[in-house]
Amino acid sequence: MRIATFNVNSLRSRLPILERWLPSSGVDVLAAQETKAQDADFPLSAVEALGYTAVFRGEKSYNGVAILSKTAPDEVIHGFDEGEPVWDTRMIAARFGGLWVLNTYVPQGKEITHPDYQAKKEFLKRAAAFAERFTNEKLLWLGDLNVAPTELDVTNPKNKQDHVCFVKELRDLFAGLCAPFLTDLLRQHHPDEELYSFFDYRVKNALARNIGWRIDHMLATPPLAPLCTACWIDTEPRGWEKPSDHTPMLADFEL
DNA sequence: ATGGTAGCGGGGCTA
Repeated sequence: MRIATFNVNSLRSRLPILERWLPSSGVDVLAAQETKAQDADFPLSAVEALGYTAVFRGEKSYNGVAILSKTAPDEVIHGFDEGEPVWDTRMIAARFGGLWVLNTYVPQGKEITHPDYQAKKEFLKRAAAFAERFTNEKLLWLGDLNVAPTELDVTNPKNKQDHVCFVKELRDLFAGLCAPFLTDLLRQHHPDEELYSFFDYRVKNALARNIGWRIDHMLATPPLAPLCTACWIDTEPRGWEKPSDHTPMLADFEL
């Protein structure tokens, strides 16, 4: 089974990319973030034309998450059921047989002095708590987590110490949440390569110069991590016309 | 140090 995560930065604007990439990708389940469409405007027929069904929740202009799959999930959860906000346009989970896929678009946080940064930390705690309920089951937490976990995960880390995706406090929080039970699948297979999933539009030739961030992740519970046979980032779609600023990450599982 | 681009929606916010 092949699973991918991709922050599309508007699903409707990225249909040409998906139409070019998905058919030959071999992807069975695609977790998308920043779909940027309210549910009535979700391009379901275009997705179905590609051979996928979808579960999704969005809003006008911002956020939005979806799970595309060749076969429909057995169960779907929108948002967190404990506390407020529910964040149902940033969190969607779906079960495929014995596998849970938790897809999140973590708040970016704006600035470390901004209330959104506090919300970001709260979101990460709630997502980890959700995942932890499935510690003894197969669960894959993936998505745009807006955290570069280590100095290997961003170009020029010295200049990023106060950035909301790299500040030490956030990295410590994230590491503490993950360490007890989650495996970083990309690092399991590529422990020390400078691999990035996000290349800012504003940086000239960012992809060619490999100036980016690894902020999209696939994290697996103990029963699932050993079943992952490969994990990689496909930078090709980032180089195509009208790309997202993120590029897909994929993983193969022998379930 | 600053600003750079893109998407949505039709101005300014978000990233």
